[in-house]
Amino acid sequence: MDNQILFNDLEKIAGLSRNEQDLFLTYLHRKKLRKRQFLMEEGDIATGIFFVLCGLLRIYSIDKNGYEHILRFCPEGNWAADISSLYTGKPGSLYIDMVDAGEVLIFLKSDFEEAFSKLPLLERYFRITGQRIISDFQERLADGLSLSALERYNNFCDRYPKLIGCIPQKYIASYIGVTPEFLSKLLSTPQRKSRL
Amino acid sequence: MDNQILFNDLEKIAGLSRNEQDLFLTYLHRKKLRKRQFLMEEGDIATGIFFVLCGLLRIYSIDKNGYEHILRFCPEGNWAADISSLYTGKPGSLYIDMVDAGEVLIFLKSDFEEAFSKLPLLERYFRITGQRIISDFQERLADGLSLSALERYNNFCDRYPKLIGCIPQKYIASYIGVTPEFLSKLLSTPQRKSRL
DNA sequence: CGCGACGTTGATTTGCCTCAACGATTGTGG
DNA sequence: CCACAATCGTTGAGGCAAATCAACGTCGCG
Repeated sequence: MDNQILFNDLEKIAGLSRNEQDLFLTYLHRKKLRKRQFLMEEGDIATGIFFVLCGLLRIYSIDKNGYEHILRFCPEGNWAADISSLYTGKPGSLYIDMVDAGEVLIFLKSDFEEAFSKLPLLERYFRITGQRIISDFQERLADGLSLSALERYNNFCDRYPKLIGCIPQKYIASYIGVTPEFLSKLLSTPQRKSRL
Repeated sequence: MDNQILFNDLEKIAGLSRNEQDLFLTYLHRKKLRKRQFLMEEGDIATGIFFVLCGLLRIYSIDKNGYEHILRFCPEGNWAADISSLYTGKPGSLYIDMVDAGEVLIFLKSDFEEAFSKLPLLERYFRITGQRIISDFQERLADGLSLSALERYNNFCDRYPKLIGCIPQKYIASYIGVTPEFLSKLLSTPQRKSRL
């Protein structure tokens, strides 16, 4: 059972017992996804949050000129959501989809109250999971404000070494905030990793 | 007592009773701060988190060229921390200081365990507070990737109208990710608010 | 008063974007 | 099995947003 990824996390972060893990599982819905299948699109109201069992999830927005901007990659073992829509109950502005085929667990908002009350440790689990995400965003934001495109690219490679070969280069460009054309030019001139 | 700001938040978000609020208060330390006084500097290990009672807090990093990049403004009623250092226990890379004189409550990491176990609702309170921060960061990140400097400035004005007159303009420049010189030029040409 | 912080303005440079064209690859339907 | 379209990366010419560097005026403050 590949729920083990989640179980380990629940145990390690918040100390949920085996029984509690199983109980939590009863609130989750498993869903297989094809390549490029959406979990959410702009205008949708978030109904839950997603745990990636396998595959790679992508959270992004589309600007007024039609360009995609990837806010976060969520490889297996991560939670993903349009938190702002979830929190406000209003239509969101984000897209969430699978890069390649994969599988997620869905934790529906409508089950939150009951699950949290029966499993108080979940509060802690998601508090700490949220902290991790904040600290990621914080670092990403700082990088965006202070580093050049090439440095951001190198950072990306350091942080997500597994993704390098297996996602389209334009996704990386979108993530680090440059056009695909420009990233291509960056990589063709062999000044990489020469910095400091 | 201006702890009321915190009490209201605790009550509204997680439903803490009056007694619980008072108990939580016993874990907090009040501290007055002068203008530009630091709560944390790069290299420090985070020992706790800060609730702003009055004044304005600033979380920022300094890049290798010595330029400041403001990641977050925390007006009164907000929590601030170098979460990454707090989480890992390692030296952080951020600075946190007061823009003008103010006052904070400090919740020490060493008190976390006891406070959370005596006040389980705190888990929920901080889970939800964290979600808010994530959703702010998410929006900020999306703005940074897709908007022009002028649009980001206008966004800033919309989101923090109270700050406009009373903080140095260069802080705003740092927050939206441009040089002070360039922001000055933006504002001198009267194309503001003309878009959409 | 004179110093330092801040905002402004101008000249110049540059990092990155835009647009357009092209080859390589993949997938798809006939 | 082969045309065809679609997607992706690449390359080049040109343009623009924003940075850099420097000088200057203003203000608050020791």
